[in-house]
Amino acid sequence: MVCTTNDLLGWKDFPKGLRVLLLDEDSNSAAEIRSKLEEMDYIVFTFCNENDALSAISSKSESFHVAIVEVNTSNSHGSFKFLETAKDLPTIMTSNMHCLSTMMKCIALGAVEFLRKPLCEDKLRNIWQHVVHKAFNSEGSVLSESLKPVKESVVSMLQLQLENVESKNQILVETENVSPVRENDHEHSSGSDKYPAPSTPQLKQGGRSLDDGDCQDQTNCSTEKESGEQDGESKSVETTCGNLIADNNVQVGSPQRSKETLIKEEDDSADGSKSETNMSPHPEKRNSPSNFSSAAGNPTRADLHNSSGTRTNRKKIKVDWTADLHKKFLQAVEQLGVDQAIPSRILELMKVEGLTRHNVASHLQKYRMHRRHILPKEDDRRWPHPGDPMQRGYYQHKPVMAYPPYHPNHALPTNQVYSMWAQPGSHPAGVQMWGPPSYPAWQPADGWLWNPYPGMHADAWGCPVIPPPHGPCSSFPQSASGFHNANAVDNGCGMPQSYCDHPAEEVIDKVVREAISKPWLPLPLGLKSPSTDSVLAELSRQGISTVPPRTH
DNA sequence: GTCGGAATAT
DNA sequence: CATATTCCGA
Repeated sequence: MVCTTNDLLGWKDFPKGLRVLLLDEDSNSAAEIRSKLEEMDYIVFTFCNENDALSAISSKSESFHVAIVEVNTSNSHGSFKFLETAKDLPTIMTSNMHCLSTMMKCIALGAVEFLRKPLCEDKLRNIWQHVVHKAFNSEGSVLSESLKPVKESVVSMLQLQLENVESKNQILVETENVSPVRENDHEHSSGSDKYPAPSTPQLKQGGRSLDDGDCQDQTNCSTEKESGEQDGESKSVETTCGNLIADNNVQVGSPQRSKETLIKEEDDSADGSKSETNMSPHPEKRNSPSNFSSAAGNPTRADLHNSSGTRTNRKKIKVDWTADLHKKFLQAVEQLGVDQAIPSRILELMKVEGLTRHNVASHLQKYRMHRRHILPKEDDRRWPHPGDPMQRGYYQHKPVMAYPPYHPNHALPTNQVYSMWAQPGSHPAGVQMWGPPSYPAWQPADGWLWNPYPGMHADAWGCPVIPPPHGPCSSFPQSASGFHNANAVDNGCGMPQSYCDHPAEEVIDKVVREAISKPWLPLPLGLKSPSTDSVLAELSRQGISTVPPRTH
């Protein structure tokens, strides 16, 4: 209703189309601001008095995402009134005045930001951040209808893990210094440009404000990479973050969180507390702050002057290839195509902070070993040719940014994979996630469910998603069908109906085994061989869901 | 010097 | 075992 998948997809250029309520008595000023906002494809509704604006809000007919309200000496009352009344709406105050007390009052009344005029484009461009922030923080309480899509959109994006690694060191908010800061700002009357746009309510860990609370402990301590060689070392692989966020949103299947991406730091000094075992029997509790604080946690100042610690502190940290990490790895590999899956690129695609090329190389080595094991000999045929210049790569060099463009191809898989690692309790600490607890017969024997087909989503082969009876993924409407689709992907109509509707295990087993063990053969599903994976790539790029409905 | 990849070490 | 480190050829 409020926000379907299509809606989300439709809002892929997210900030655009943001509905901005502009309240400014000065028509010239209003026009100016308006035009700037419109240049960035925001939709602006201008009002010159608070009553009109408020009634527009209450009339439901229009929903706004954010408000920009001008305050001046003569009408400050009206501005405040608006501010107090429209609490649901993230409201940015703006003024020519430099009055600290006014600014303070605005903030106190709930303004999300105070911007001094003139409002340059830089300042206006990022106002959407307030919208997102609000959408997240409103959690249980008031989340106005207009913000829901925003939130879901963001959640969705975060689930894609397109950038979860992005947010690092928590901004040091020094809240208590607010006033001094403002005051200073006060001084540089013209230099205001130095601060870039809105002071951005850092989406930071995204979930932070919710219940995970101590997510920040994952933030790495890259700030102190004293001994040069460290750089790779001070790792905190925080793939968890994205998921935490996901978890936080009740929407998302709560049950699952099988990732414990921890980098266990093996402190030579052996602080005893073998963090490695920290997993405890309750995986879902695993993210307890204590773990992180001891392991990947940021040493902060405390550790800096820790005299005793010999600072060997973070030395050899072992990368724990959790389901999450592994999933990223797989995605990267599949995206690159087997031929091009080399450590550096994989690393790049995984975008996991702290992970080194060596780590990846090592894992890749294992990957290949297992894979080779599956395909005893033949894989030489379709493998390597080292110099192969042929790139079908739609290797997207995706810049890391706070809100990257939507990539549909990541959407479904992510969700699916996500749902599949469910069963938090079922694999305690050491159990390999790819040796899933309860897979039916069609799983390759050795448990390494690597995806032999570059163009194909590993989720189909590599990560069987068995929709639990009522399971964790139930909240994703498409996940169930997605599962089938994933298997039947691209085949158009190759599969017997029974496959989808009543999966006969023998059939599945046979098909899968054959496909896996003989990749050089035409796929039984009617798939083209990997040589046409550009096609597959395209399909997958569009999301598995585009596959024909399971009945045909 | 880089890198990827295999061998070897932990 | 899984991962890290080392070694070696390109």
